Amino acid sequence: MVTSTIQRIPRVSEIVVDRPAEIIDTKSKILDAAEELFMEHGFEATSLRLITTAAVVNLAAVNYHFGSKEELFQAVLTRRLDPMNQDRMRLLSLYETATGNTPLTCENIISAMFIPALKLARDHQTGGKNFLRLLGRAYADPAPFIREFLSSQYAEMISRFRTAFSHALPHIPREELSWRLHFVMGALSYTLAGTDALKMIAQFQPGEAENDEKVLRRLAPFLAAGLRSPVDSESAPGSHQWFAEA
Amino acid sequence: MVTSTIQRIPRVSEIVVDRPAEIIDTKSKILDAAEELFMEHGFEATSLRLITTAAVVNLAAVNYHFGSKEELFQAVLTRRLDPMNQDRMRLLSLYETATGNTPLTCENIISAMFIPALKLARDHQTGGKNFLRLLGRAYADPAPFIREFLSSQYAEMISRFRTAFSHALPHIPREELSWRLHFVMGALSYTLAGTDALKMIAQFQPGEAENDEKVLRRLAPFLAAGLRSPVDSESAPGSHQWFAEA
DNA sequence: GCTCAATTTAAACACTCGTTTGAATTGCTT
DNA sequence: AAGCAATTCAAACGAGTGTTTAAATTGAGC
Repeated sequence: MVTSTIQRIPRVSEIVVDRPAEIIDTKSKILDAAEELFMEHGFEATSLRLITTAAVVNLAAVNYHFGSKEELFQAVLTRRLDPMNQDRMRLLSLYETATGNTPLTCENIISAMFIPALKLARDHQTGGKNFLRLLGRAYADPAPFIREFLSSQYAEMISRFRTAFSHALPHIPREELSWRLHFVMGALSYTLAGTDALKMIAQFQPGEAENDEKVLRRLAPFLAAGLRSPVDSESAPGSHQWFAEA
Repeated sequence: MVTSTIQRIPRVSEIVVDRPAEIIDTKSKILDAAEELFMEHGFEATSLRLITTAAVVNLAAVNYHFGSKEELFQAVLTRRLDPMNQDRMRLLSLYETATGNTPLTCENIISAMFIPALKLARDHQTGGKNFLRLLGRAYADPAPFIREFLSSQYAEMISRFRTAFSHALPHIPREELSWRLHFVMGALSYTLAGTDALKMIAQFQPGEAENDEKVLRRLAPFLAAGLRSPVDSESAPGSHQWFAEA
């Protein structure tokens, strides 16, 4: 978004000052290259030599600036994940204060979750779209240090949204709601991972050119309907209406 | 399974013959160990030495019996995935012939997808539960050979179910339905992956002892509601009711 | 211009990896 | 008992891994 105040033609000196652009410090060069390569090949299959070569940086620079490969990976994640989750909580608080005493709707809460993700999906300049795919893959990575890192990064945000959902959907038991929130996070991360293979599976026509933003606009109503669906009172094992054996 | 005809006390030579039970061929020992270790550590991080040591088998046995590590991984997947998808299609056909001309309900189709997965989740003896987790992780693996393998393995089944859903939900556009099916597959695989970290995030109480079967019983109605949700006619960019910027 | 801390560099370290090889062993057939 | 194909085995190969080290280079402050 370009603010409307910039309308006059700027002087040359201003342009030069405002456009260093070529000079990027080593740390950022490493983060950018790592973000793209981790997304493309995964954590284990991406070597530090591949990253430092792509970043045009010495091999030892990673250990000097980040300590280890694992810490580099965490730095790649936290660089965008932390601001995104902060945005989510800030947006949720904004909705809550705006509505006053009346509880938020399901749509409000989902919007608060999705809009910050959308902001990254729209971000063509930086590697925002790359990051969303990387994040989706990190969710499914078995490495313990990744799991623990994500768990700590998400703890506060999930807690806030769990409370919000429980107020918006008071008729749904707390335990059931935990699972539904789990499903929402899962579908979101899986969709953001955007694996090409599964898109092939679903036989999407070429030329449709779905972008991440359009996909999220489809996903949100889908998940909202699931969240609001009536709870299944049938809980006796073996007699469930859905899963009667054929 | 011991047949009921064996009632008399057998001679020693017969016992030796009738009770091989301990003797499992090398190929199966490798597959069993690989299934568990791939699930636990992922493909890249699991070495052949780890697998062959756990299987109490020589290191070279993997390359002798399977050709390569990648082919071993595919063998681990196809051993259970192929029968499961065959079951799914068989069950779908069974429902279709049973209902005759009347179209299937959404619940029928989802049942056909979930019951074969449930069968594996119930399977405590074999590594069925391990396999479901492994499968969920394979979905998110960036390795091209995994993506192409899964794509080919799922192509036929997805095609069948896409058609079934399009008949059950004729009012939903084909393109929208493709995405919703994508979401269903995503939520299913993500849930089956069953990452401990995200369960920690959602703050599940200890002692609830949710098993995979109970989780799938919660997931199915959630997804059915999403599938049936009315299509959002609003498609003009920037004016979406949900995502108006705050 | 010198100093000193921050950064970059090339080289090496100590492993682990998947795969291959050729000899030993096994188990069935003649 | 001999022959033979299938399988198992120990050992090694070459390549690639993350990390460390110590010297070289850079750049700002006195």
